[in-house]
Amino acid sequence: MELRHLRYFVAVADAGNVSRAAQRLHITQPALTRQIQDLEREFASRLFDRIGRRIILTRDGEEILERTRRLLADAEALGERARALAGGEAGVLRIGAVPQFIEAVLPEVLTGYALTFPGIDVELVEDGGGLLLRRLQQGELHLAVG
Amino acid sequence: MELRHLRYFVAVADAGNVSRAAQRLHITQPALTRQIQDLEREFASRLFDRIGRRIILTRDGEEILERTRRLLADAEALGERARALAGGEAGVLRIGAVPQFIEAVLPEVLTGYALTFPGIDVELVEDGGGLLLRRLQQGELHLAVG
DNA sequence: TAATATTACGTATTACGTAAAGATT
DNA sequence: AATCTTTACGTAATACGTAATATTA
Repeated sequence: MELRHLRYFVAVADAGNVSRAAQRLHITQPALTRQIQDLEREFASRLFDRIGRRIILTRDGEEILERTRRLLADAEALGERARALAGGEAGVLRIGAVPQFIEAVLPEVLTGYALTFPGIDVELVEDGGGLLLRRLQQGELHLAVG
Repeated sequence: MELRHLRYFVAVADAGNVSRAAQRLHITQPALTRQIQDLEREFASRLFDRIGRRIILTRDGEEILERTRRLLADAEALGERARALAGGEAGVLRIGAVPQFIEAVLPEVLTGYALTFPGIDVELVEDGGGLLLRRLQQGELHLAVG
């Protein structure tokens, strides 16, 4: 089973017949018929009843269709999420700082930051042992905001 | 994006390197590398950091991985559900009957039925107008239980 | 007869395998 | 040197298109 099979299944169900679905998918009827058959073989289930030249969802097909819609929506969301993370539209900004800095400076900065980039989650890491401070002083680390 | 890409992605993440993942998938390393690259192109995102001959999940990759696991589990569940419906291991048994029959006979029958077939949901339809009864008497309908 | 679905079969896309190169421990 | 990843390229699997058949309104 691949997402293609599921996309085709939904297209046929939405179109009500194979021909129109094939047009929308920009493939031919036989190709689409074959993919639907493959899916039915894998599911060991008739998703559609063939009555004459009509093709109607079976009761099982109706349930599978709803679940399939949800899965495809989730798959779409997964891709969107990945692209958002990559594009910097979403993600986590991790900031390590000494407590004084966290209390004195970060609040106002992050307030504006959060307003500007609503998709970004901010995570603060307190620098209890002073390790970060030391490395900052030694130039091993740099703190950039914005 | 196809499920294959996602399955391969999880396999590489689980194995920790491409070679072992390829062995488990029964394909070769180059083929697997290519599919991972394709997925990264589609996501416009580096899922793994290549450090020398090492391949480690990026922070984005970790998040995508978890979402991908869930999606694949859902996809698996979809297939299982479809096969269960087809095999009669799950589904809905719709019974239409006159009120007297529902009250007098069905309770005990369905109690045993539900115990025997836990995956089946039972739905009762009352026969208010007596239409079902008439059609049963005329032999147009048959009621089978079990 | 017009419209739709299926079957049969050839073609084209693409996933895969093999060979070679690059990179790191 | 050994191990792993990547690139290049030929092969094989398969999704797709074309042609023909079947069925029905």
